[in-house]
Amino acid sequence: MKPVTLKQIAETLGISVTTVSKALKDYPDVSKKTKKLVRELADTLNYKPNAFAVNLRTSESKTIGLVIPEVVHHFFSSVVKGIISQAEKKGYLVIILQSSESYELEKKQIDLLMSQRVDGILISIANGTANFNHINDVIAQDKPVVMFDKIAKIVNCSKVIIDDRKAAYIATKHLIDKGCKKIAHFRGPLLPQNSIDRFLGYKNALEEHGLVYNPSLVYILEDMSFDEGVFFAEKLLKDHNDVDGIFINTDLVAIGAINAFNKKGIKIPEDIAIVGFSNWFMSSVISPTLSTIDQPGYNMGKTAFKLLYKEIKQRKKNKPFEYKTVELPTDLVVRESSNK
Amino acid sequence: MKPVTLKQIAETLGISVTTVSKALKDYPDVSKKTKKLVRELADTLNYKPNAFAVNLRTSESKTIGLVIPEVVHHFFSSVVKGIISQAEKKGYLVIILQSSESYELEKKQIDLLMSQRVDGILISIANGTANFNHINDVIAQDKPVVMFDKIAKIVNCSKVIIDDRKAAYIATKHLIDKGCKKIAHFRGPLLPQNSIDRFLGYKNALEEHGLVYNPSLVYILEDMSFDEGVFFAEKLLKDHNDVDGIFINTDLVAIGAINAFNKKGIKIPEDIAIVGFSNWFMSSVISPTLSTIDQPGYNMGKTAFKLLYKEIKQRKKNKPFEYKTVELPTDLVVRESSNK
DNA sequence: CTGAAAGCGCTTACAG
DNA sequence: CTGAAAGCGCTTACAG
Repeated sequence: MKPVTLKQIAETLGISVTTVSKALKDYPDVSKKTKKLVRELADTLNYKPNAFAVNLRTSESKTIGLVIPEVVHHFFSSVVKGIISQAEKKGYLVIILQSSESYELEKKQIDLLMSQRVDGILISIANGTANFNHINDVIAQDKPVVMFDKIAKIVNCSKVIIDDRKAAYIATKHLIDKGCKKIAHFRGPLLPQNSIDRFLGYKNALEEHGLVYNPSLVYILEDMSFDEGVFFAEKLLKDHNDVDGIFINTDLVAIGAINAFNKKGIKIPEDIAIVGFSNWFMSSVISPTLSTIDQPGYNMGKTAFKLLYKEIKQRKKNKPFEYKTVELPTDLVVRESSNK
Repeated sequence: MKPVTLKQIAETLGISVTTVSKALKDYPDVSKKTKKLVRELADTLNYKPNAFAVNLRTSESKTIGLVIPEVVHHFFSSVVKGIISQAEKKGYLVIILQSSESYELEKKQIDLLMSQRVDGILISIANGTANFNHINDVIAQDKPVVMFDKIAKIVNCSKVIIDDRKAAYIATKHLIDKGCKKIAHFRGPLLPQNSIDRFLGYKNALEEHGLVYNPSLVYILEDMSFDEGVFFAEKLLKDHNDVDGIFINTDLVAIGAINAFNKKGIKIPEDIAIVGFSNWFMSSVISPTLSTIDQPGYNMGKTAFKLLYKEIKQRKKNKPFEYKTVELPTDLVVRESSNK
């Protein structure tokens, strides 16, 4: 059963394809009578325009691409939800690709999206990405790009971010306010901007509150997993058994650390207070519950799509367009792990 | 900067579009010399075929649609990951849409995908879906459909499932083996096949092991959330304070119940033993850790895509095709919540 | 080995 | 108010 075409409708009604097309698109220069006839027949035949032909004519696919480091991830899945809910409202579909934190894969995914001629790309960059030519190439081809969360300052495009440095500062200051004197930090890899910024916020908070910044208290993690949390928590106990607080880059790692401490009989928050980052759902149900920085994933997804949509529209009309960087607010959520 | 076309390459080299097209596709009837010239120029110009034109000619989009009830969900995001990893290998892109457990939305999403002319659809149906015309319509248009996890037995297409009934039976029998005498069940809504099957497995296990099946011990949940877990755990305590085991349809709900019991000072597993379903990551890190049925999300996604891919290929070649139902194995994972 | 031509199904500037 | 025609960028059957 082949799909119905404009031609078939035109032949059935004995009118031209042009008129059928115009009638369905409600052009003002088609008589009401003709419009009615065309629409009724289109309805009964369940006519759906052939997207391929429409795309080819209009050079628009009404599809956007999304590249994220990891799909099975509370924060990113919240972002995905925000994006697709907003995209649907505007009639856009979303193709999702995963970079697995690899630069090579990220490059490949973007290539795939460009070949598919998506109308724009949303991206949160991989930890492994240090070179941004692949993204600049997309921008150079006048294809709208919006970066979110894991961005590159050096790339010239719209962005949606949080103030990682400030949020990390607040998290660390909270530990200081609770009386912690020797605070460690589990940070992310060296490249990503947000792990740099969170580290700087931590360092600043220490220095501004009379605590010594001690590099040996900063642990650099690779894949930000639960297992790494366990591993570095145990290592920290060996290295510095007098630490009384930790600010951890990501909730999942913090949850690993909590597990390790629970097993070793370390009391949280009495012996060691902990603050995580991101506010994964899990953090509110583990024991003890984890204090953390709430990061608005859903809202970030919505905002990123809106920026992209605006750019697509403006460019289509050849109107002037300015890149914007939207900063979303974060919140310190105090729970048991730091509430002493 | 407009993308390069075959025509431009042809004009630059002073040959025909036909030959350029054939050269790039490695047709045997083009001379090696011409092929080399064409390829080199295509490379330097970074030629990418216009997907819209290719789609229109070949009636293929190399894109598939995926409809799931919920994106922010450990099980479904694992499935998504399995699907996109497999799809990428075969050169397919995946458009993801969320039904939010609503029949109306699910219908709309499928419509969107059909309008976009995807090459096939993967779907896990919404709790609210009782009528399957929207899916049968897709199948009637010769568009491949594969259902996974939340399937409809009545729909004639390929499926990827687990044996929910057997898994639930094993979970319940495990509680019986541990000495539980009065076992409650938190089940899902009435429509979905898997909540029916899990209930039947529970009931069977009781009956085959000399325990009385008591309908008042079965609670019907709506949205399978953490909050519902809390609510029904508290209700259960009021209704039946002598219950000593619960088999719960989904881990997230079980985690809510554990939280409620922890707060009330009920000891798990001593007072009440609990087994969940799905093996969310969270279940291994809460306290007590949750016994559960491991449900292979990633593998389910991979398998579903493979079935879809095969069907797409076979149909394209007009070769005979048979619907298959693949059943994936599950595992009982015993943890603290039932280990007495 | 090469190329002219038709056609996929639309949209839209233009003529009447 | 209606329609003939061009064209989006490919692919492929066919002719030479």
